[in-house]
Amino acid sequence: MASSSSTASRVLDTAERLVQVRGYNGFSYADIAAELQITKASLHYHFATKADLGEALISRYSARFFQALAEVDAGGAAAPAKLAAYAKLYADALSEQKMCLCGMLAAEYPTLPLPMQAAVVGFFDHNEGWLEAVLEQGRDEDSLAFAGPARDTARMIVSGLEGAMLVTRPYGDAARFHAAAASLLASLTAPAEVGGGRRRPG
Amino acid sequence: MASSSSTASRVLDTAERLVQVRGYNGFSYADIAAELQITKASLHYHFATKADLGEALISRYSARFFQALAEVDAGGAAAPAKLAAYAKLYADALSEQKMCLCGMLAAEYPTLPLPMQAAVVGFFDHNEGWLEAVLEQGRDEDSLAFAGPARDTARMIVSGLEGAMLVTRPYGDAARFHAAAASLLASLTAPAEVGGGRRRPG
DNA sequence: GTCTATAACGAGATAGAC
DNA sequence: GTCTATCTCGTTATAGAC
Repeated sequence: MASSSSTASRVLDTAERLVQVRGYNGFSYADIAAELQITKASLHYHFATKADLGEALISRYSARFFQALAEVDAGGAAAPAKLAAYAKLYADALSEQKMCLCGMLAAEYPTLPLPMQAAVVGFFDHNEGWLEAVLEQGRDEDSLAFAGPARDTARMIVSGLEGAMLVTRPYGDAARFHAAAASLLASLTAPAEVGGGRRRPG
Repeated sequence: MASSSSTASRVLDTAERLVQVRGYNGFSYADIAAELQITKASLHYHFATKADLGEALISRYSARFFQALAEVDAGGAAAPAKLAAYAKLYADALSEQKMCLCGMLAAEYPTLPLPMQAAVVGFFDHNEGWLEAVLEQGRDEDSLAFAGPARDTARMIVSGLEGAMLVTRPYGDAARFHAAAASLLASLTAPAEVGGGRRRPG
């Protein structure tokens, strides 16, 4: 209780950043040990295998991400504002030169242990479900316009944002991400009549 | 001259697929040697270092990809058809469970040798330039509608397609990619008036 | 151009003392 | 809970014979 955070959580902090920057196949226990100034053997006490560590990473990351989505819902904002908040979650990671954890793991997917693969898919499923609900809200309140099933558009949003992170990072230019994200979300905004009026009076 | 393709090109074929499926940090010379039934030492004769092999991979892949784009241009199609042909280049890779080579390398970007990093950026620059020209053609011929600089929309297209590949692959479901790609390109198609008429008469 | 053999290093992981 | 020491294996790469 003395230290502000347990060793296990500091290990997760470091490993999470390493995966988001370099990928699961791009870091080693030695990297974590060096940064935290403990030995590799100590790491194995907390996470017996690298696969265990990987599972714990996705679990904690997903819980935090889903919590953030729940807080966006609790704000009671209109759908476009919720989408903007969603995009900002991605932008925040990118500002530290990091990919979305699960976006990175999606690239390495065929090389991952099976439990990690399942957890990655679960992350995307939950994201799509949340976006689907937001899109339906937007269609109901007439603040968003899109054709076809909301789920399809939800998938386009996830794809677009993950891809924007992926392609932006080599350029180290956040403006690139923001332009792509803005362009994406703008295509969903209902074409409001000039003057700020609602499209459908009744 | 006896064999239909040199050892070097067969090495490139195998390595290219391995990178597209598993990533640059996810394969080894041993993997290539096993598949081609030659020794690792022989591989080093053709590509002294893994970094050399990586550079050759991007170079050959880019040349082939750019050639495909030039052939799309030579067809003289309208802009929407060109965009559809562009999306199909991505879909073809995905049908073999492969990422775009440079999309994969973008994920691993911080871990790559500097010459590979530069080549990856060059690939995306060229893609954006080609798309920018197609978008301007579409705006001129009134077949596409989008706001802002064509370059920004070009970046959104690259992002959207790379991201769709990234997220689709864990699901092993091509329909997912096609839905995202269609949704993306549909948002750029000029809203034609019912009846097939052109929007601007003069 | 391909081979055998090996070097040199880093990886994930374990045993057992403290 | 952390350490030292070690193991085993895989990795990139080289030397030198054929």
